Amino acid sequence: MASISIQKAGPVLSEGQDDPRGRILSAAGQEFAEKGFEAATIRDICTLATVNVAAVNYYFGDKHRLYIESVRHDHEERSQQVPLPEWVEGTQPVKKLRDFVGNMLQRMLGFDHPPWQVRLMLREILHPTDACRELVEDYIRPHFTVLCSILDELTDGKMSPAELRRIGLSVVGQCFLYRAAGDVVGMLIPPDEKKNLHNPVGLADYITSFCLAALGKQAPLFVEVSQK
Amino acid sequence: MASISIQKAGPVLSEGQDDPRGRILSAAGQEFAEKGFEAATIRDICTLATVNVAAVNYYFGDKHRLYIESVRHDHEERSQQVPLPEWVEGTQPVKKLRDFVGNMLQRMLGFDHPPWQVRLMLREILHPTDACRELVEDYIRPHFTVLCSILDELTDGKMSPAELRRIGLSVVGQCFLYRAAGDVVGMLIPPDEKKNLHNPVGLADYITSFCLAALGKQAPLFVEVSQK
DNA sequence: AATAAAGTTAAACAGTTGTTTCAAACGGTG
DNA sequence: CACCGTTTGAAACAACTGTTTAACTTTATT
Repeated sequence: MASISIQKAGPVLSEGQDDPRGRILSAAGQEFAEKGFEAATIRDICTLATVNVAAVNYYFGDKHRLYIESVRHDHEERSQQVPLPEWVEGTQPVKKLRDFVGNMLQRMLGFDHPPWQVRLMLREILHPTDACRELVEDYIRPHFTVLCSILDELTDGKMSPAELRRIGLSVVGQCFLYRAAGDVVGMLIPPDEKKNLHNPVGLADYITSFCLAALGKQAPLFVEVSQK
Repeated sequence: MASISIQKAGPVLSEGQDDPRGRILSAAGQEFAEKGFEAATIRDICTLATVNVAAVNYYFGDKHRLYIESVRHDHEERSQQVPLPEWVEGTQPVKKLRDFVGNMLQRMLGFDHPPWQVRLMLREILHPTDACRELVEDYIRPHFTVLCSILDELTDGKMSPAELRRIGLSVVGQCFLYRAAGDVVGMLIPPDEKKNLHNPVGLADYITSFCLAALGKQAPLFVEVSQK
């Protein structure tokens, strides 16, 4: 990525170090995620982005539209950071479910990526604003639909869509708790236990097993998990 | 200066129309729950409580201590609004679990009145502050311990505490999703389905069944719920 | 090179925030 | 009644908020 002499004339999509708009978007994502919409200040965002205070109003109009675009920008970026797994035809639905849960946990707990994108989405989920509907339609619903279709395969098409959705929510809920209430969960269990059991891979295995057992596709838990 | 923690004569615990401190506490709970700590203003709180702006600083010192006391006040109030069920000796653990889940859902979703107390707690769970540790120790941990002991009974003491906690978190997670992400859940499922399936009683039955099936204490779901 | 547009800057704006001040009102006790 | 600490009231405080202005520099076009 050598320095390119071509200068932009219109809106640019890249957010290199030389693109003020991109820097603002990134800084705003961090600040909004950490402090929320009201508590985050334009001045802090601009300081973090090393631009002038007026830049926000110049590029985005006002604070609210900057927020909307921040959410959109972050969840688009996140979408292509952790894409849905693709399975070859004939893949066992059991494996699909396990992959899906692992993928969702990686996206939620994302141990390697900067986690502020997820925090920002979390705020929208908890207390929806204008940006939420778009987030649901573009990001959450497609994922949820995939999950339901996996569950449909798993139960040989014998369950109604409503029941499938309910089971899907059970799966999501178990993952969601660790993401949203992770700090409290950490207070409820011993520290070493958290490391041993509550890591992304271990969790994915457990949650999948829990669900499979409930659906009768696997032996019940308290017979199976008797070992240490 | 004068100590702020003075107990005044007259009705102390009640927050009737004549107790300014109680009115502030109640108004603050609502405002903090709805808008968060930073966005809620002392002026709005005092207007809602029909007291002067200076009253907050007079009774509580500053905004932050008002917040702390609001969280404490609200979760104490909520605790005695919906107390844990008590079972006579010999009650079947299956019934205990069903009762517990129903109780938790009622506490979280509170079907009859807007539970702003819960919203305030939710904020603390999502983004813990100083008030969180007390909330966990006084409110959340006791409930979670009861749940784990029920699960222990249910599995004949054959599971390790760590495994019990993990299963407990699965139960809590399924309830928590509807509380924390209720708006998004409402966007993911048809409106009529929400009324039919996702009400407190129906949910309690379903989540309990899901858990019992996973533990092998009940027939798997997709045989049982073959429906009409 | 001249001119216009785009981008950037520091300073100021009007409004709101949490907090404080100080005087007036209250409610008992001699 | 006068005296007392406690409670309330309206106004003011300094600090900070989002936003705008107007001067300035850079880039692009003619």
